Amino acid sequence: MTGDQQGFGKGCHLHLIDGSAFIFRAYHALPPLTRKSDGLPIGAVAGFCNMLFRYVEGNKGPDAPTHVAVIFDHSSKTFRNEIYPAYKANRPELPEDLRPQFPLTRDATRAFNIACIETEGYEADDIIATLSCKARDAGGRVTIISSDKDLMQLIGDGVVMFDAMKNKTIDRDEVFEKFGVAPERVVDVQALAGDSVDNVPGAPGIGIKTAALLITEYGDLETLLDRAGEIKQPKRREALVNNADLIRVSKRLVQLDCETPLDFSLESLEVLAPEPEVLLPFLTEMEFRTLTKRVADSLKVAAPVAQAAPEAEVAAPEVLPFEAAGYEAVTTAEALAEWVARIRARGYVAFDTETTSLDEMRADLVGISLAVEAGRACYIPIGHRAGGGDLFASDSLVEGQLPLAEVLAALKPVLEDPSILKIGQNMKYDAKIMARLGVTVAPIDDTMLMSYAMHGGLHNHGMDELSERYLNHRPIPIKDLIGSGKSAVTFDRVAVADAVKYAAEDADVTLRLWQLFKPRLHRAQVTTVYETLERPLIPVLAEMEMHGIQVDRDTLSRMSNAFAQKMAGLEAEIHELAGGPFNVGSPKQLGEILFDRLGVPGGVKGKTGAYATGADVLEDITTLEDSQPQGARLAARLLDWRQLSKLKSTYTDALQDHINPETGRVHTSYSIAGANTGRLASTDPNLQNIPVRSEEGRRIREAFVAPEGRVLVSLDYSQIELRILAHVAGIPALKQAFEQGHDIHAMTASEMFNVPLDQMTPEIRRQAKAINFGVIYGISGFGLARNLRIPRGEAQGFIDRYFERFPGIRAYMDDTIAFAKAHGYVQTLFGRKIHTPEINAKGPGAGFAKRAAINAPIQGTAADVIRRAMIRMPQAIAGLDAKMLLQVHDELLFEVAEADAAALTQAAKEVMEAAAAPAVHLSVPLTVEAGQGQSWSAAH
DNA sequence: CTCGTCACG
DNA sequence: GACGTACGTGACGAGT
Repeated sequence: MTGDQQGFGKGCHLHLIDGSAFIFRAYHALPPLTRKSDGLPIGAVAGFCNMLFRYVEGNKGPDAPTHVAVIFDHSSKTFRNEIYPAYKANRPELPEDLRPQFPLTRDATRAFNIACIETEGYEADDIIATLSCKARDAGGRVTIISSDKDLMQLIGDGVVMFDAMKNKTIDRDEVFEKFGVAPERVVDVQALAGDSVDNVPGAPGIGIKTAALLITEYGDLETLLDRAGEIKQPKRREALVNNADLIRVSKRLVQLDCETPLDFSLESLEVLAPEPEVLLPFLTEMEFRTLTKRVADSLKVAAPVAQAAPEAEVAAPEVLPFEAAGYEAVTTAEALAEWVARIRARGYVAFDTETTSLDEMRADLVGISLAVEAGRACYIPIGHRAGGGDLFASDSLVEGQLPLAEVLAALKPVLEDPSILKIGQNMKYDAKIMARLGVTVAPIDDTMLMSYAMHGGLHNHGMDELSERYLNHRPIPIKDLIGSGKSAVTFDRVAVADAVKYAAEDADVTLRLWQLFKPRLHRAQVTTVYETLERPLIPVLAEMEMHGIQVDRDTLSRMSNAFAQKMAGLEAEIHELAGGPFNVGSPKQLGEILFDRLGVPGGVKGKTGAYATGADVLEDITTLEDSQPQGARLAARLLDWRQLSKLKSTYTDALQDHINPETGRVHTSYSIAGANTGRLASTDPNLQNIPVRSEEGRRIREAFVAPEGRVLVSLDYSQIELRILAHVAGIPALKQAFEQGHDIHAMTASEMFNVPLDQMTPEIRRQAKAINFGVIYGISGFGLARNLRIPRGEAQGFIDRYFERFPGIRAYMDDTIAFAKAHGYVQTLFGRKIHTPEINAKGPGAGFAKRAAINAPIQGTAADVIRRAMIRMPQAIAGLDAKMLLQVHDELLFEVAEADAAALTQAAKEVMEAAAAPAVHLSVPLTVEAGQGQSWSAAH
């Protein structure tokens, strides 16, 4: 549109891309990829190229830019360091695998035929500022592609920002929302508020909110500083009066330079189409196969043939397209025999089942899909039934399917053959389905768990997500076949032709993921984790889940009725107190009644505009007996009602529905790859959160029972996370206390408060206990204060004293955060990696990430320990009439014949206490406490 | 389908 | 008195 235009001027639209932001985002969004041929770190370059390509593709419309440039930081030393040496001084070191990628991102930019700009001694932000001023003055429009708040000062007439991550334009309104002032005054606010990330000092105690207030009141920074003496609040006044010079320096630090020298003209930034003969060779050299192909498609030229990679087989899945033509239905004995032969010849097979339910204990097999090479897969329909719900929908099987017995007879030898590897995505599911048909699937690999071992913390590990991420392919959604919500049908009602496309594709995707992941496991150094902590858990958990636990329906039912009665009474009382009926279960209605109608003070509205009415809020209200007797009583009744409501709806009612009609027992399902830290998660139902803390709730455990002649045995690790903390942080006093079997919380209290153990009070011990737990969670003064309901300053004092007394804890925390910042992950003692992609983010996200990073190695190591115990357990108790039923993070629950109870307790205890060895030698002992009884309540 | 709430370690 | 804050989960009912 500007081909006939000579200079840069009216009608032109300049895009300025913040290159560094692209690089860092790319680096943290992707796993640490390396170039296959020589191991060169390439992840950031790959992400950068993908982003540039997406940018180019996305900017072809009517509002396309006429000019564009990517701007980079040249070096970390700039004129700002002369003004203030500490500027950006506390920036963490660059990850070592990132720096060598910087020159490649410049090459990539040029390869896309986009101007690539950097200037010695200036930050990218200054060049962006200079260019955008020039372009605007010339009458053009400017879009800055970045979300960096430091650039927001440039926004104004003709200049906007665009946050490519959120796909959102940032204009004056957004700036006002963020800084409370117009873009012209942003530097004034930043100068006052400072910036801890860039080490801009600002005025102590003044944040953005206060700064915006002051600037709005006084007009601008200079006026404010001149008249600072008039400020009423003494702290603010002093902060400004005493730091005027520092604030002026801060302003020079945040003020972008619009006069950086440029050795090129705006015209030279004209948008040019990428030249295939430049771009494609670059991408090929980087060995970005998928991107090369996509770019070639977009440029409508043939993709260059990649250099023969040493691992040609691994390269295959990324190149082959997904096509239904490669998928077939197997409906004859001959075809099935052929597939069996193919599997035997290959030595491995991707395997997937289709069933009528997500609940493996109720699901019926509908079909099986297999794949032995990328792009070629089959589906064996077995249990498809006629009709989609019409009047004549019969239960009769669709014609032309092989009988189940025949399919099993042909496949069982393969599925059980120790020389043939069976590959699945979430194999526990398929293994359970097959186990119920008498087939033990082994040996196995599981792509979900491979991904979990490599990418834990980066993303989830469901097949659709993995396929999109790593194969650039979006599989057919199951919704397309069975619908969703109320109108959903079961898979057996899906037409065979449709099922073939869907199911064969799943096996195909699984196989390709495996081909991709298998060699990467090793490079990511998580093979041991996968092979010792993930994969062997599959049969162990499958066994536990299938066995289930006996739950007494009558007990639950009686409790439900009792709860219902009590709730009805409370409800009447609550309505009386409220002055009318309302939905007691609605936090919204409750908040309005408490704070608006009854006038209880202190109502706080959350971001959705509703009052917070959580238990802590209601508890505070119950103490207002003098000023708000009605509100206090209402809050007290409500707390009681809520407790009963929770117990009834989530436990006594819902658990009854989970009793399997065939087995009469409750079968949970554990997700191995659900929790980031390595913990298991229990679903449908969740048996890891059965009440125990309150007396009323604990009675629910009376319904979990052992059958006649058997007992439940519960074994739980004592203080396992604190012991691990004592080990990893190397705290002699804690270790000694554990070795001598002392009360760890009392010991901590004694050390901290200088109280002899024999004079310990429960209150002091309680505080020390809260601090001990706080440390594991990445303690903060605020959090501890809220937990203990003490003033913040006091809580901070506790923490300071704790760190003073146990300096190793501080060091552990600092080291862990530094490690996470440098590597993007933290590790358990057993080598499990937990990625922390947010750790280098700005804003409040970083705080979360830091605390999670501190907690993850501790919680994760404990999770690894009990996993190891569980994996060894079947062997250890093989001779006993005993079954492991449940895991609750630090507890294992067994059902055992009365005669074997003592032997089981001893054997299982030994396994648990020795579970860390030999891989890790803990410098603290692990101890296990045991209990037994007819019910879980009695065993605990 | 998201939010607030609350059950567990 | 910058922000918002203990870590990790799953299930429920209400309200959009």
